[in-house]
Amino acid sequence: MAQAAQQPAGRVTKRRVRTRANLLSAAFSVFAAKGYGRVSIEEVCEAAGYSRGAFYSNFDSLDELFFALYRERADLIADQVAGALALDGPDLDVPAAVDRVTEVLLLDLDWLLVKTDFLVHAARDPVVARTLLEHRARLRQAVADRLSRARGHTELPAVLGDVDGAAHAVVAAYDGVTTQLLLDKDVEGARAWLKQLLTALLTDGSDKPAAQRGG
Amino acid sequence: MAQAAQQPAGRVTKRRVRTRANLLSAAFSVFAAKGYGRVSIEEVCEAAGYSRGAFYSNFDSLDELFFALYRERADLIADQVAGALALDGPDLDVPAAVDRVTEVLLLDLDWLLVKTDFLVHAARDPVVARTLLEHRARLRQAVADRLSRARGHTELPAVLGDVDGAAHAVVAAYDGVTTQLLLDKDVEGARAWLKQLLTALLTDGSDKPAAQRGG
DNA sequence: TGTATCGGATACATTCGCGTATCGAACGGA
DNA sequence: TCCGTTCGATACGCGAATGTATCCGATACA
Repeated sequence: MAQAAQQPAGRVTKRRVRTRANLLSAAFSVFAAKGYGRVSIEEVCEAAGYSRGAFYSNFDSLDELFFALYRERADLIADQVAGALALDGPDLDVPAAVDRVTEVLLLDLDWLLVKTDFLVHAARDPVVARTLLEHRARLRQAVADRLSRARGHTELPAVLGDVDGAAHAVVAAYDGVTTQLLLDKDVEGARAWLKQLLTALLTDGSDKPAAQRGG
Repeated sequence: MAQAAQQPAGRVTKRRVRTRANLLSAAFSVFAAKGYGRVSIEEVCEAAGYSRGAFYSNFDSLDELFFALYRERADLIADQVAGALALDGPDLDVPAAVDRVTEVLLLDLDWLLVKTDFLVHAARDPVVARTLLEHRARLRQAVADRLSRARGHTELPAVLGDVDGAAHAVVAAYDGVTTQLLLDKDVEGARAWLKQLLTALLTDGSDKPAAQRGG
């Protein structure tokens, strides 16, 4: 049992990695469609075109698969965000950066669904929660770094406290908009609204574009 | 079947309402502890001290119970928020109101857990989603009303657009802080942080108290 | 190409939770 | 207090999902 967790240093067959990837990919679709809590191992296997034997050969439990899936995709997103933040030169163009990050963060509704499932999961498992918190902290840190590197160029409103406070606020805004988006499924509206929120949070009230909001 | 949905106008036994209430109460605990997706009808009955017969006599499905449970508690919270908003006189003391509302909204971690489960549920069922959206709209409207009644006394930052925009922002901030709270379980920290966020959103940057944040 | 190993399919036993049908007891009105 | 109604407990059959054990075809390496 548990060939999944650590490879026993044996051969790493090509077939195996392919199968594993297929299972993960199929699981993503199934999770997004039905929700983690309502998915059986059999459903994942069926969607991927394998039998349950393949599953148990690659994972110990559905939880383990879910965890691996989240890790994979979350790292991917984190990279994209980092990329979007790095695009500026030494000077930070806040509105432009906000635009780019917003595009990345609110790209895929399915991912938001799965991510929220994972949140619910983590909220009841301290070990998982710690992982998610570290992930979030890393993202937040990237934002904070970017903001602090640009201090002096653009003035931050002091109401939030330091740069770290501003980063916290950015994440909170993202989470808040996500919640609404999960309900109304209006991706474009959510993007516009997130941009507006982030702008409101990150700039003092000097420039104020009026914008519309989905209801 | 389906005695649950509409009472056939027959007698409304005292025993029945008691049983129903007990089932709902027990379900709340069980849902909070294990998550909606991982709870069986039997578990709820066992926790309430009834057999499955009692359940099926009162509800058609676990979904129906969950829906009723959410409705009950959400209405309760909504009333409390409305009360907290109404406490001021005609003039609105923003910081005081923020304090009161924050206390109410971040009172019970279990409720936040169940609420998030419900969100996940609603995200995949348009009918449920509509209900949740209406609920949120009602809350938001209450905030907007309160804000608009106080316009002129306290100046809102224009970055968010109109009063309605500000109300949207308040809800988003609440949702965002909730997400973090579900992971770190730091209720006091979340309250402080939410107060700070709301203050930052609802006042122009005239007064700026520095505050700490849990990490 | 031969061969030892690996990966996935199949078959099986088992457990768990569901929904229904039936029955006795509690209830409420007269 | 009596009686019809309602409520909830018990018993039953069923289907679904699980985890394991075993087997055969695929794969990598010499």
